[in-house]
Amino acid sequence: MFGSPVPPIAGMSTELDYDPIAVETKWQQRWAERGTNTLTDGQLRDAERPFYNLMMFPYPSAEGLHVGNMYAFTGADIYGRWKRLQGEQVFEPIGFDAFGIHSENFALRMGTHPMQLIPSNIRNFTRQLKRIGAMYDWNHTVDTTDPEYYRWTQWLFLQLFKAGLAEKKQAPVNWCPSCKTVLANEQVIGGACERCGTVVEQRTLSQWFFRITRYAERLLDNLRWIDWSETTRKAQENWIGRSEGAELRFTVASPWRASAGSAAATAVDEARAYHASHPENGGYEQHLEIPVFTTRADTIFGATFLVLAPEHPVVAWVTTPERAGEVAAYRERAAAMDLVTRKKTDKEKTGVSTGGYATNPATGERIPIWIADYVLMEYGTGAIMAVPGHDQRDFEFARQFGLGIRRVVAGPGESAATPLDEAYIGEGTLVNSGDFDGMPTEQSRHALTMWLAERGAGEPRVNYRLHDWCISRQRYWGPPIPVIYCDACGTVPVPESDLPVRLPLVDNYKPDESGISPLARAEDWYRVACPQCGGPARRETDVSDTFLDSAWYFLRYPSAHRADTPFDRELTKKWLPVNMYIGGEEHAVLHLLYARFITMALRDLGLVDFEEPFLTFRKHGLLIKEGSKMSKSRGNVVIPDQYIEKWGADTFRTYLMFLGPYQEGGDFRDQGLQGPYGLLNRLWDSIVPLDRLGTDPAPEALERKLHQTIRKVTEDIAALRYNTAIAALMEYLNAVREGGRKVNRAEVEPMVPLLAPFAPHIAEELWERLGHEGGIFSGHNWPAFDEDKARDAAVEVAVQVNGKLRARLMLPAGTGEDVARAAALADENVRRHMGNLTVRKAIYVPDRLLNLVVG
RNA sequence: GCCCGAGUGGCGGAAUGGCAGACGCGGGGGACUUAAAAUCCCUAGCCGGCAACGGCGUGUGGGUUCGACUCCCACCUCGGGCACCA
Repeated sequence: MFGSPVPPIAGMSTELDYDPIAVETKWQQRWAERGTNTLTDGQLRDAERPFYNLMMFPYPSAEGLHVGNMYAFTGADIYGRWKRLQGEQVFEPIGFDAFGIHSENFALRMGTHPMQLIPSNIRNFTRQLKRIGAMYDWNHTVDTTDPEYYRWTQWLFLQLFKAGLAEKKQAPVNWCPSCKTVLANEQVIGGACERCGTVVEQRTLSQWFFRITRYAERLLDNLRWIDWSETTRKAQENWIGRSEGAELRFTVASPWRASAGSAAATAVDEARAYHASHPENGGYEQHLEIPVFTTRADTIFGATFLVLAPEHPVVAWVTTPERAGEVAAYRERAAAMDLVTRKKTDKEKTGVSTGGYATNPATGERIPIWIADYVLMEYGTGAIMAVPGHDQRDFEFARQFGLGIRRVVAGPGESAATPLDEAYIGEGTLVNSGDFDGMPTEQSRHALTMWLAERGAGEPRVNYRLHDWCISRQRYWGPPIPVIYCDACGTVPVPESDLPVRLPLVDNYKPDESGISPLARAEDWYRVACPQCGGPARRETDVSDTFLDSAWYFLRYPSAHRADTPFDRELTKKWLPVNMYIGGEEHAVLHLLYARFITMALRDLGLVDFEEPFLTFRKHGLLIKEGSKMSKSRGNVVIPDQYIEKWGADTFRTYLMFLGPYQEGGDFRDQGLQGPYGLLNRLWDSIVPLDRLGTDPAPEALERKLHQTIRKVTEDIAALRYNTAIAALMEYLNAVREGGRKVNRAEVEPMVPLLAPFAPHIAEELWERLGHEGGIFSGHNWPAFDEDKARDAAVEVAVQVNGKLRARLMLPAGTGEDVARAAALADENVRRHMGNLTVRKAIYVPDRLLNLVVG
């Protein structure tokens, strides 16, 4: 029956049982030997169908590869393998984002120096990554802690510096008292440190910033055309936070002048500084204008007071001597408050009057100036015009302190005299607004702005929530910011020829409370000669944010070997922008925003030819375990190794993709692995031993199902619907093996490439056993489907009577309504439900459904 | 409070406005086996019925439609993001 055993061919496997570990070990070795997954620099240069398939590179933690990493990587790898089976030349690199607070904190906890710990983590991570069966190009990896990498990170800083996009400025910044460093706005989640969860303090420090705000408009506009997951786009849109309104200026009616030598000398200094940065206001001591940002210029007639943020530089200037004590006390209290408490919205409004007055440019009235912590220095101008009638916060404040409330908008059914129990936020028509009475609010916003503009009291303005990117970190484990401070020459960039500025080996790298970087302890490192004048100078001792390392790594991969340039012009042109980028949603406003900004800046500097780095981005979902979030404290974190040992990487990969829609995540259950294992095992069993395979052509019904399956798997993978693609393969194999029938080669052979993206090792093995040479991924081996062959000859048509299912009829595909109707009316059950009623109307969806409406 | 998602069998999850529950796990029964694994067959939303079949059923309430898991309105619950943003 089985024929005579085939004599073993040299190098061919003859094992009859599916042994995942043996198969996987064998193929991983072969891939490495053959260089299956690596591109030579020549291939990179000459590729005709380049496809850059990118996944967010990992931070190599000491805990090792987490199943979350593997989930992300596998989903991305499947896409890359699929593209490759379609004949594209796929570049799929991997690297390590190994600088940063997270690594450093871990090293501190372990008591091991990061310069020792990180390389060992990377080795361990690499070992794990090699087992998951991804087609990484191990010839083109990056490690952000390698001086040959970070020299270019520093180079990047210098390019931005030269372009005026990097500036050092004194600014209120987020300080994490636990990590003992400043954080970018994007790294503060709900007022707490993204890394450690500690409530963040506010400090005023001099820090390096990248002027990402200059790109706010373009970062926002491009979101309209880049092909990104909708949720990610939305997150960026919200983060950038564009709002259209006006800047309006209120003249201080009674500027109080500090007498020389008084305690208010600082106040005068602050006011001078304020004027220096607002030359448009005219000179100091001429008059003083306080600009406010508002989206509701239509309510200007209702602005009955001004509120400044406690930190606002003109506070001391407008405060009268009688109020100075209370104002100072309030400012101190506000400064001492942590951000979470300060930004709580449910607490009672607090504030104090400065005693100063300003003039409402619309009404000419004198209105009091207050300070309150509900006004934030970091948004808008740090000052607001308070319109208690039409802003709930201002309303509460006015109630609290007995300030005037005036209605200037009448909603539907309201008049100028309708009392206000709470702020009326909605639209309506203007009242109590002079000549503008009766004008609809939407229209009056512009009209009033223009009216005020004519009188020099304001102009239209767009405001963004986005802040400049603070990149200074008072930590050790990062690339030193390549700047030297010289008493004579000031801030001097390190000459490019002196890069990299190596991170020195410092034994005591622990951060401290002072806000001064650990590198400041390495005196023989930071004392240098000024590159300009040769005089004594000192290096910047802060390092840069990890997110700078990862903001350009995708540019480095193709040029990973190049010592002369960060990214080769021609290679970059060929391979970028990235064709497909897959990663986690948690980086929507961090990495993804920064990478876009850096790319735009490089484009403006003429260094790359595109301004969006990732044409297509897809976020993957999150895995949970047995219904609850995976976390170390719950002890339910899945470590891939043990599963790979038990089931093999192919089963594990396939299961991860099967357990739910990739872009939404899913629930990991140990029991679930059995299903995908069964698929692989049954496919193996259907093909091995080869001489048991039939050589007949597939019966028509199976051939049809095969073509339907090819179509479905192709479409589903393209849309990252991996779970349903796998389900289709299972369904097809069930049909092939139904009733234990003898399987023909023509029925199962095409399944091998269809399964290959998910389970590449077993696919290679079966492909080889089927007699193919050179490996399944060596060329265009993805099967094509034939629409004609995929078409069903007979279809089941549902018959409804008044919308309820009463029969199912097998009819030839393409049956016309008349024939279908006749068949339906011949059905006994249909007739029974119709009784003696007549058909009033029939809805016929060919090949699907016939609904008879009777009455 | 605002902005996104999502609520479907015992469970994970499928369904261009057209047969709800594909596929898988788990369960029950059976075949093969000394036995187990693997494999195969049958069964399986809930209620009633021996069955044919009927009724009910996609978080809740309404609406649009011949027909709604799918579209619209209101609400509830869960997850995520933002949050005194002027």
